[in-house]
Amino acid sequence: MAGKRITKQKRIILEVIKNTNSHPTADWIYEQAKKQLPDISLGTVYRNLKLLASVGEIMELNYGSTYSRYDGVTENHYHFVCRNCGTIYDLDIDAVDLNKTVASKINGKVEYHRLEFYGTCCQCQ
Amino acid sequence: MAGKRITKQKRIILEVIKNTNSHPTADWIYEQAKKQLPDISLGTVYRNLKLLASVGEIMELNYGSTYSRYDGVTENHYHFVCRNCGTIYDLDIDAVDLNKTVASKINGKVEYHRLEFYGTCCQCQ
DNA sequence: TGAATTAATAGTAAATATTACTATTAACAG
DNA sequence: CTGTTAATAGTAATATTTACTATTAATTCA
Repeated sequence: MAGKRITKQKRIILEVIKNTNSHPTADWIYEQAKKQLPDISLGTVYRNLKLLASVGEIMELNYGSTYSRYDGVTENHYHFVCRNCGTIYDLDIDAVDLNKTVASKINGKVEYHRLEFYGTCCQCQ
Repeated sequence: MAGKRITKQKRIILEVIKNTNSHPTADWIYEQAKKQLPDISLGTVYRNLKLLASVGEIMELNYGSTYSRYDGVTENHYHFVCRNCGTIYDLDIDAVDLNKTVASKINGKVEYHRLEFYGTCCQCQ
């Protein structure tokens, strides 16, 4: 049964994600975790990120690039992605209320939606 | 100067994408193109997909999986992704009008946004 | 508290999607 | 038709992520 034991590795990985608002990559999380646990393995980071995402502790963001980013904030919120520097900003706007509309359109079940805005951030323009 | 010449390869790749509404992967496009041009290279498919996307002839959809899908319909529209079978459905709903709100929130420039709904399609439930 | 059990790990290899490289081919201008 | 060079085929390389396996350590329970 996976996800049963609370290991040092899992605890530190979660701590790293929860203590940043930078939407980090797996590799950045790995580098940070190594500061506390020099022998931690990248595979362990990936395994735990997947696990934590599956139980809803964190969110995986795989938008607009070849690699994933992770978000310790799991409340539904939207993002702005700068096409120049790649920075992801959190947006504090009300949730779009279209899930029911879509569900009836496609005659299926809508579980959640994702909304991203793309452009140039104030640093870059 | 790239994108200058209209090659058989480029023409066929574009034709394949425009003649389907299945949001295909690069590999599927490659397989289809091979039927007309058996010696076409996968690298050529990727190069042209990138080129066609950069001039706005097609759209690249890199959401929710480790690979990209492509869309020959470039008018802004939304998608529903089935988490079970992976099928992407086009949605015919009005555009969300939030670009200006977001632009003022982040004090940047918003060029476009993307909106995806996730759930279970009628085939799968 | 101290073994026994087995989930989780480190380290490495493999898989997958995509991009880079290079000699050759072919689109197109003159 | 011919010269120029953009684009190609084929292959190698890159990057991210997953799989594999012997070993380690978290938890159970006597």
